[in-house]
Amino acid sequence: MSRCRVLRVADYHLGRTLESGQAFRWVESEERWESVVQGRWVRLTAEAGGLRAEVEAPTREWRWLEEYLQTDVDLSSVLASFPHDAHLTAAMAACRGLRLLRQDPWECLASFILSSNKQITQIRQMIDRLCRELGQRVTTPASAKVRHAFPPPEAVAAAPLALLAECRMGYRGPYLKATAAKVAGGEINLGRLPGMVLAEAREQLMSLPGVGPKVADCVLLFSLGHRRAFPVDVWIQRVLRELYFGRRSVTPARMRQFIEDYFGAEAGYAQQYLFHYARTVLSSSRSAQLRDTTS
DNA sequence: GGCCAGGCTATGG
DNA sequence: CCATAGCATGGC
Repeated sequence: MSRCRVLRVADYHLGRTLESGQAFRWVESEERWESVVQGRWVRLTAEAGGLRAEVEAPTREWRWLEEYLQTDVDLSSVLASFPHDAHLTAAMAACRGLRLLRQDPWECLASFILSSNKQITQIRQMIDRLCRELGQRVTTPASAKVRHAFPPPEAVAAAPLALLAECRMGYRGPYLKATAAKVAGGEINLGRLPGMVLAEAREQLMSLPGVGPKVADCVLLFSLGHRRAFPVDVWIQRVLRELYFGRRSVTPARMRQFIEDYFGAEAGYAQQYLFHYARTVLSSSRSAQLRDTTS
């Protein structure tokens, strides 16, 4: 039993991974990252040869955290599977150490229902309020901030809509509550989706209120192990149109076809690299250009 | 103050 | 199939 463990892994960038818009509850302070995983408070620090993990309740088992962080994924072979083009090469250089997590499916589903048409900072706020209102408090070190677990579907399904509105969810509140009721009532079993073919799992998710193609793909990729899932949001549309379609307008069907044909078995990873690349390198160089041409 | 955000649903071509 | 309005909220 121990409160601390070093997870051996190479090429793991905590900041890029935990703040890349796939998970929303990590808080950084002085290069240390804190969150709640599987109902347990966790703190992570980068260390030579791996990641140092601290928990508050002593544990003998660390598989849950290795699974969440995907420390046994060989990143170099993932990147080697990408198609060889200049854009992905640049994205790989800019995103070194960026990983995909494997999150809890319900938390991931609920989080991305809330994500629609919202900035990442606002998504974090909604989720934080939801957890404070409905999640169980978890034990933390005396020095750490108070933290709550992500509330289970039963708790969200039972919550009054007014309470969800107080979490500033807007029109997403009713979607979240209705989906929570379906999950809690067993109308959909998230645990069965990893074993299904991608198209079928996607279809099942899209039967839920507030879940369209983008949200479904995020859940498939970030929590259900479907590594060919490729979430297409406004950033990805922008970057694909710029880099692969010569800035011409593209219909959704054509873009979807290109994605399926081009990116290969680790398409989801390629998507995350392009997403992060678009939001950091490309958007900053674009605004620099704008400043140059307008001054 | 206006534009836009890791979109979805409903409706009309 | 495609395009678009409407949605609730607030960061920038």
